[in-house]
Amino acid sequence: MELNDRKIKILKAIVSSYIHEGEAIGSRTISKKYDLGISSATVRNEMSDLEELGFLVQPHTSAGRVPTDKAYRLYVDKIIRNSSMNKYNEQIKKILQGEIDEMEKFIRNSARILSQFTKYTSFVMTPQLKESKLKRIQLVPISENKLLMVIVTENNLVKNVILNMKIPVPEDQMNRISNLLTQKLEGRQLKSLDKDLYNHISKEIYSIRESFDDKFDDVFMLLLNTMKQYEKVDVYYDGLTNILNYPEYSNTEKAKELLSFMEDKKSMASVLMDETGEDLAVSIGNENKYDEIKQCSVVSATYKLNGMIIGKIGLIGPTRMDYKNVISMVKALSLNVNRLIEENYIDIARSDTDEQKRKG
Amino acid sequence: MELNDRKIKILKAIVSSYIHEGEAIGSRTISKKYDLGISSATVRNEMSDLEELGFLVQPHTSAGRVPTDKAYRLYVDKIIRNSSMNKYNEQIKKILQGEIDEMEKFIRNSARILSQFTKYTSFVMTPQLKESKLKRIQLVPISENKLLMVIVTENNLVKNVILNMKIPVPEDQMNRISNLLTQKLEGRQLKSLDKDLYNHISKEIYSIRESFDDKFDDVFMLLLNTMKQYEKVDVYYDGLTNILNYPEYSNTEKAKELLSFMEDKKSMASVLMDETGEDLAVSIGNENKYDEIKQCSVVSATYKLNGMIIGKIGLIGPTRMDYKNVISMVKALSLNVNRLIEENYIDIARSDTDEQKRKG
DNA sequence: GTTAGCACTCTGCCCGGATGAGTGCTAAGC
DNA sequence: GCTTAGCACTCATCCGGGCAGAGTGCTAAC
Repeated sequence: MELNDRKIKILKAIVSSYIHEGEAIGSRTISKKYDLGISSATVRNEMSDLEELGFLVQPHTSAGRVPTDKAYRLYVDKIIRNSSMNKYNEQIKKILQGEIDEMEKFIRNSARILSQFTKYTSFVMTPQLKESKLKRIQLVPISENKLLMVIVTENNLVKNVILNMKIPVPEDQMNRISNLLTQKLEGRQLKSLDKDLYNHISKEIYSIRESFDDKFDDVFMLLLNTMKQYEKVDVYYDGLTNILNYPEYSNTEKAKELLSFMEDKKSMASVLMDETGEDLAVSIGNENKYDEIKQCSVVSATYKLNGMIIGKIGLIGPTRMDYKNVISMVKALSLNVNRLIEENYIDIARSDTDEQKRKG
Repeated sequence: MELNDRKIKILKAIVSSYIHEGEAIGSRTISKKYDLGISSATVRNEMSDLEELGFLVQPHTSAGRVPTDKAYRLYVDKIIRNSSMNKYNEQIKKILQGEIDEMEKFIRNSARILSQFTKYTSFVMTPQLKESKLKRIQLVPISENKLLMVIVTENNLVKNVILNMKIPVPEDQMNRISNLLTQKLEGRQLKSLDKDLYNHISKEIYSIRESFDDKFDDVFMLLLNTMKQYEKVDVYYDGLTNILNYPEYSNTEKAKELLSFMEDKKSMASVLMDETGEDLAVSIGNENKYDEIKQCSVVSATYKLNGMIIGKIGLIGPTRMDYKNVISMVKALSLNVNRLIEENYIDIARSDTDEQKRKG
């Protein structure tokens, strides 16, 4: 059996209707509401075929039919190609502008926009920095026994930790250590900061001068500890309660299952990490890895810094999701987010302007 | 009518039963299960009195009776006085230890413990820093046009912002500005950093030297902007889905109402800010300000730094809450949290050790 | 003051019939 | 040969009645 033009038209009508109404749809409704110029009986025959092909299922004998994940997949693939985002682009631009002071807040605001516009639950997987490179380490005195270690990456993301020192560290020694650490570690990926590297660098230093700052070792060890924290990925949601608006989750048990799953950020992170690195990914129902979200679809986009994917932002909702709307929304948002990140967090000073100066 | 001893005993039995079973309780059950040595008929008479006194209500004629908020209040007041926390103290101590690297994570972990132990939803209102005083400001170079401003408070909480400068700032000028800002602003409360102060300090500086660092103004303005962010209070939850376990919220509408309310962190913050500053606060049902949580109770404890309340941590659940358990849990946790904050975030160097040195 | 007994009330549950939406099949029409 | 009208059949949902059970309030006896 072939999936001819008419079948596709009917399928599209069914999917679209089911997305918006949430109820199984029958042949009569299709033939009446969508004027395809054929009677309900004909639609009935076609629907029977579509069921055989695996695009539709009947919840029970006398109910209408409901699209399967396979149907959604077909629908989405057709949509993605020619989805426009003009509808939202301007609005998003306006809202996002002026909220870019702090990276994390900026991204969270973006998530809020997503959930508010779409009425689904939005998520953000926050920066994953293992891959990024160190630019500078600076120790700042706080009090006699405490000092602050500020770690700046090449992407200008900053992390800081308070170090408790057993013995006070005078300010000039602090600067020496800062400079030495920066000098030795600049350009290295955060994930490469491990014991091996530590041993290597220590050896190097002690081979030059017999005795060096006695605090250096301590500070270095604390730096390694801090780096461990970078490995944790965090997930943040907005519009969690939107889920409860959909009849799919009017049953508390179902809602609980999904919400619990999402609350366990590790699982959710693993869902998002598993995806291919495409800019826009749609994962429908059974395509998802975990049972708990096999009745959901996840639409996610990447955000990048210097061309490197540092996080994801997107939406999760029932498979009966308004893909058309959602996809253009996510597309538009991620485009704007990426543009703003480029404009605000990338270090033009080094790469571009220096070049230009030389040329000019 | 008086609330005699027997009435209190019966009331306590009813409250306790209702808390654990979640179902209206009848006279027969009371007289059988809790051996008070009286028949169901007597209990019936007493219950009738208790209803008249406003401690009980009947959902409908042939149902048992259910405690009112007034009954819970009585119950809680009796409990709070002699609640012990021995049961949890040791466990909590063990878990909390070793998670204290970073203030915010530490507090969030504490919230997780709360929700996991109690099966209610826990919350944290994160540090409110308006009242705390500045200790140090340090500018750190990042790239030609960008610099990092690190702001350290007296409580060793750190905040940082990336500043985009129109014109490059050389490192020595940066240090001069850092020192000047620190010198002028040290000991001032964050909330006092406003335009007036700016004008005042500017005048002072320019009266001494005719021209000063031209970047000083820019940096100061950016500092003021940053301070605005401190005014925002954030609320964080753990165990949100626990709510769905209670029959009170088996209805999705109800659940949605509550969850939506909590998701709007502004309202939740305002609930917590409104409370008196007591170390342990219990707010039952109608005692709450907002309609959405008039069927909930909120148990919260403060956490402090240098004796100043900087946040709250606690639990929210149905008024039919296991107060006994919850109160000892929150008490035990907050005690430990406060102890660990004292040990790890307070600047002993200044206040204590200096004293001791002099004495020794 | 306490208790046993009894009539009364009200909810929740189960059951069966009615309703209606939708299907599949068949036979007639273009 | 595809399309369509007609019809029997299926199944979920809704509704009302009847029944069981829990609990009360009242009364009268102890």
